Amino acid sequence: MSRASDTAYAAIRSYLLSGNAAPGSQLTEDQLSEVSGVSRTPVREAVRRLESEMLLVRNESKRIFVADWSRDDIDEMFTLRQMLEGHAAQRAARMLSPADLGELERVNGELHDAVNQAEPDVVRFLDANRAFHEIITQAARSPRLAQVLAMLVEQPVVLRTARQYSVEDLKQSARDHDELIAAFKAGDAGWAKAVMGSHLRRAFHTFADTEGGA
Amino acid sequence: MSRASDTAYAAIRSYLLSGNAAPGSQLTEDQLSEVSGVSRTPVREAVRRLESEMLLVRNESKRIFVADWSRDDIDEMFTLRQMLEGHAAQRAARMLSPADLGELERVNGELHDAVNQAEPDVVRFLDANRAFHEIITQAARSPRLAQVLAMLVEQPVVLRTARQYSVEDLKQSARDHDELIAAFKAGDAGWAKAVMGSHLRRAFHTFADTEGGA
DNA sequence: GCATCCCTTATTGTATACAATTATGCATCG
DNA sequence: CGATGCATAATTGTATACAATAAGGGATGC
Repeated sequence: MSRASDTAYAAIRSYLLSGNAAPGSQLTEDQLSEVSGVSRTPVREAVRRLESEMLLVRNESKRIFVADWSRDDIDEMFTLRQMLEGHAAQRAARMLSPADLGELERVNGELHDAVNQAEPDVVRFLDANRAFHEIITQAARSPRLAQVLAMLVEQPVVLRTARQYSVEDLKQSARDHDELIAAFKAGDAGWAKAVMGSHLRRAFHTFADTEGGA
Repeated sequence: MSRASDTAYAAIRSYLLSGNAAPGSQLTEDQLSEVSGVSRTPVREAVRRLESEMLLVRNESKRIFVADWSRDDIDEMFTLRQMLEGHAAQRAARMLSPADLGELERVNGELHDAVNQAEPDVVRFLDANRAFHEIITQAARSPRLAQVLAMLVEQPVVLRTARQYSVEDLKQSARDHDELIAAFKAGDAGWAKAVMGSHLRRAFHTFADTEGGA
């Protein structure tokens, strides 16, 4: 993270995720250069990355704006994730190493701990959740799949989603992870894929239902 | 295409596709700057794009190399395309406008013309083929899906694949397109998805079988 | 002869100045 | 009063010089 373009990426990203950046509002390279403390050259690289992750968008004349995710956009994103992570889970079920499985169980322990508290620790839950999904993606040994998923699994939405979770939602999510591990242990690719599918689809509905009613 | 970074992208890309660039060989930003006739700044942007399309790769110390696609890489690519374009075809079957359908038939006419000649015109076939798939991708109205597919549908592989095609393979490909149009006219999403799936999977095997035996 | 260290060279990364493009506000004309 | 064109400002795009980092090669010691 020492390179300036990485610094810029991290700074801009966390600025976007902080919620202080109004969706649809314009940003300039100069502003972002100020915010991140590096010159425009690395900022431009960072912006390109964030564009490909769809946290930033450009208008017809190349000006930069904070992306505004509609409900349909989020639906679309979860649909693609369901398809691709379902595939990843399927492959992982066949290729998972014992070490991966151990790591998966460790991370899932973290996740359970975060949930089973008087006041659930959402940040810790999210960290463990991301790590869990990442292990599976990596275990699928498909570099292109991993790259594509990295683009889709962008956190502003995941974050918005998780904030809507009730304690019961969080617990159900943890149970899904338990079941995924069971499917992996059984080496049952179809099972793993199905669980991953319903896991992600439910996540979308949890979000959509709460968001709609709020 | 007037912007320098687009010029650089096109120039480098066509250089990579020309076959003069040995897979695994190193390239420097300076060289690419010479080749494309613009300064390193836009070249760097172009390189980033080509990296994300996996036509270029970097080693651990950020040096740039021509990507070397293994058989497994190509298998993986076609598998992902099958999944994603199958999904696109499914959606397109429900959302395709009459204008889209007309365009699809026009392009498919081109494709048939290219194939039904004494000596099939592979370049024209490829152009029509790309246009055909692109119409379907666009018709699915899923910007993220389109973006992801744009990354995967990279031509060096498609090119290598198409060169292996026998006349009969080309004709079968054209027949697949006919059947896709039929599925669209029937508004049958499942049919469209299935045809797209076998279409792409066969493309892989045509490639794999010939390549392996050559 | 071979390994190791250092100096040199090659290559990528960053900052900055300037060029090109696009937006904005104002004046003028109908 | 509204539209149109023009001058100006704001913003992105490009080139270039310099900085940082990594590779290569040769001398030196063993």
